[in-house]
Amino acid sequence: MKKPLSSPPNTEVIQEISKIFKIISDPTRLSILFLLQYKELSVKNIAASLDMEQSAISHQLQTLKKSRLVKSKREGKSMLYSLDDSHVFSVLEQVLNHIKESEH
Amino acid sequence: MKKPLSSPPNTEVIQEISKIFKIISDPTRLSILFLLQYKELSVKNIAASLDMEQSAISHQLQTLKKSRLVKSKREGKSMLYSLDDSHVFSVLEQVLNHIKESEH
DNA sequence: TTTACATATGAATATATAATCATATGAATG
DNA sequence: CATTCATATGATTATATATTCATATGTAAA
Repeated sequence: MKKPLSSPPNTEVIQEISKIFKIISDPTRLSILFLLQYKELSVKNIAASLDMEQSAISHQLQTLKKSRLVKSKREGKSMLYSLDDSHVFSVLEQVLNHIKESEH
Repeated sequence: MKKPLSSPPNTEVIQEISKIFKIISDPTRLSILFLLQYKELSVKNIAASLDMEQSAISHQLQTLKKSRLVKSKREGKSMLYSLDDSHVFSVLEQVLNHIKESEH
């Protein structure tokens, strides 16, 4: 048994939570986050891994960057992206467990 | 230190996770879930609490029901909705902690 | 300093979906 | 059984956003 959350969040908190979920509710962004779990990768590398266009990946990386979920550093001609917020993965773990538990 | 997830999820799992996040990334749906955390409520009651139209709430409740996040039972003229999946709240807790931790 | 390579970005397009409106369905009550 | 109350639902509208296209920016190498 889990104890319930202390009190219903107000509108602003609801909006914040919504934003976080919205960011990681897109399959492309979610895939990028999983790819970056172990090592930093270039835009080209990510695009190749997901079999998507460079531009699409770059756009999504900007979205993730704005949300502080990834960070980037230049290496020669490439930009290397890496996770900026590993805590997000504890959330993802919860959801994975949730999926497992619902497979009965 | 958390140990990483065992392996990158495949496309189908990514899609599943995305769907879950998408469901709870809408402010209205999220608010409904929080409202239902302690007690079951009628559609009218929820609509009044959120100051929204009955129809909008009803539509969102159907979405939540499809996703097995809420269940309903009839009581007279009313329909009482309640949480069907309390496990989702462990995910929400994680996100709340996440927000708290990022307020430094 | 051209040229090639890697990435970023603005505009346009396509698609998804939240809310609204009008109305249907269903239950209780006179 | 007509009326009222509560909810559901299909269609429409409005809006958000993911992707694509064309092109700009930035870096290294010939």
